[in-house]
Amino acid sequence: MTTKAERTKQFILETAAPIFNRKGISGANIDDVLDATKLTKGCLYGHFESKEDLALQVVEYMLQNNAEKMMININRGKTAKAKVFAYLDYYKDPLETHIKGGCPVFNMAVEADDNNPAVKEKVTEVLRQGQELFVSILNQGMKNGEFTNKLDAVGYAFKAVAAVEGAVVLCRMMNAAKPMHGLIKNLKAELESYTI
Amino acid sequence: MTTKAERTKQFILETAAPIFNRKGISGANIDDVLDATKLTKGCLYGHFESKEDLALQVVEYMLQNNAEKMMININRGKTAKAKVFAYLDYYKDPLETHIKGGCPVFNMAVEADDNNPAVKEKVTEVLRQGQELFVSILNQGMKNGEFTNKLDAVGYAFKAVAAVEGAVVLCRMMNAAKPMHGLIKNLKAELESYTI
DNA sequence: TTTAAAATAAACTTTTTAGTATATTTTTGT
DNA sequence: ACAAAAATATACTAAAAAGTTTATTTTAAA
Repeated sequence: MTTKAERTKQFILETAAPIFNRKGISGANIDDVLDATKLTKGCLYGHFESKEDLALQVVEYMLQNNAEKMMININRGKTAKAKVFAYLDYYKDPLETHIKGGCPVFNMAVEADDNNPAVKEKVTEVLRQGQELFVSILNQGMKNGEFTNKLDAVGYAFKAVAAVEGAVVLCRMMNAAKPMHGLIKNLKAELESYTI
Repeated sequence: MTTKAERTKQFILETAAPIFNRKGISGANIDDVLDATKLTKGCLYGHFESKEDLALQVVEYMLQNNAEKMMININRGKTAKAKVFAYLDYYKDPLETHIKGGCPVFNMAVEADDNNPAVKEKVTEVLRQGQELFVSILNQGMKNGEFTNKLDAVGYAFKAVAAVEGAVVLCRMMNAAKPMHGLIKNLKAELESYTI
């Protein structure tokens, strides 16, 4: 079983995640986290060395949490096409994201770039792996005859990720999910045009 | 002619822009701006009421500056297709953006969402106008016979903007411009498939 | 059930950053 | 050349946020 300390630390990470995701690392402050957790400074600093330490672990938590949820969705799909569709559908509700405040990968990417090398490294690695997975699914689909070999796996994967991530931000600005739904439909249709 | 005060204020805005674009509003601080401008506090606070005031005016400057440069590019295109291509080409160098630190519209969008209603409003308005312009160019192209009326103007415009903005962030994370070049080629090819 | 671990309470210090005040110097436009 | 405007220098105050300390209380695991 997990110890109390481990559970408390996890609770802090889960509670702090939406705060950091919304306000950003430099915008979030320790008192926000204390208010939200109803814990005391002594307790928090018993689990984390500093705000920087907390921030980095919150980022790690968010990225891992995001990847896990994504994987569960993707793995439900049996065909390559179903897996890609599941990836796209993961973004269908940009106003109510899994961790509140938009996509944590993207939010952290924007802030960490030029600013926070440690966080940037984590984000870059997640993006690299995501891209790799996406491409491998498409290649698998070509190998097993789902898609024609006219499909540019790398190009489609990059476009899909960029579009869907960009669309989260645009939709949140416009306070509307419909453009995202149209985009997902469009990306699905494009992939479908390569099915055999 | 402009007065010294006006020139100094403009100089502050121009110098502060990349600082705010890179570090974000909450990450940037007044001393960063003073260091970069080599001005004194007394001088800076003679031109701006507060950090908040400075931040908002920096945002306004960045958005306007961005829109102007974009318009110059677009207006060089004579046909609808050329205008759209010019829009896409504007993003061809994601590692060296017009204002250092990535696309200011997107950077500010990510930070302002959930955080800074005044900035969010400005960003939303810029995005709305940009989208509107893009759609009107495509519609014009359909009216004058450049594109077939199978083209979904709203859908294509949204996808192109989302993809290209998302790609700026992804490319900056990966420290590579090539994926963007592939994306632009792909989006151009898609539009081209609707030419008559 | 008791003892070690975890969390609290509350009052701190420290650091960072924003913002002010004012006398002095420099610059600019007329 | 000179008066007004702009900027400097310097030394502040204020506020916010990070981080520390320690005695006390609560809680959980052996």
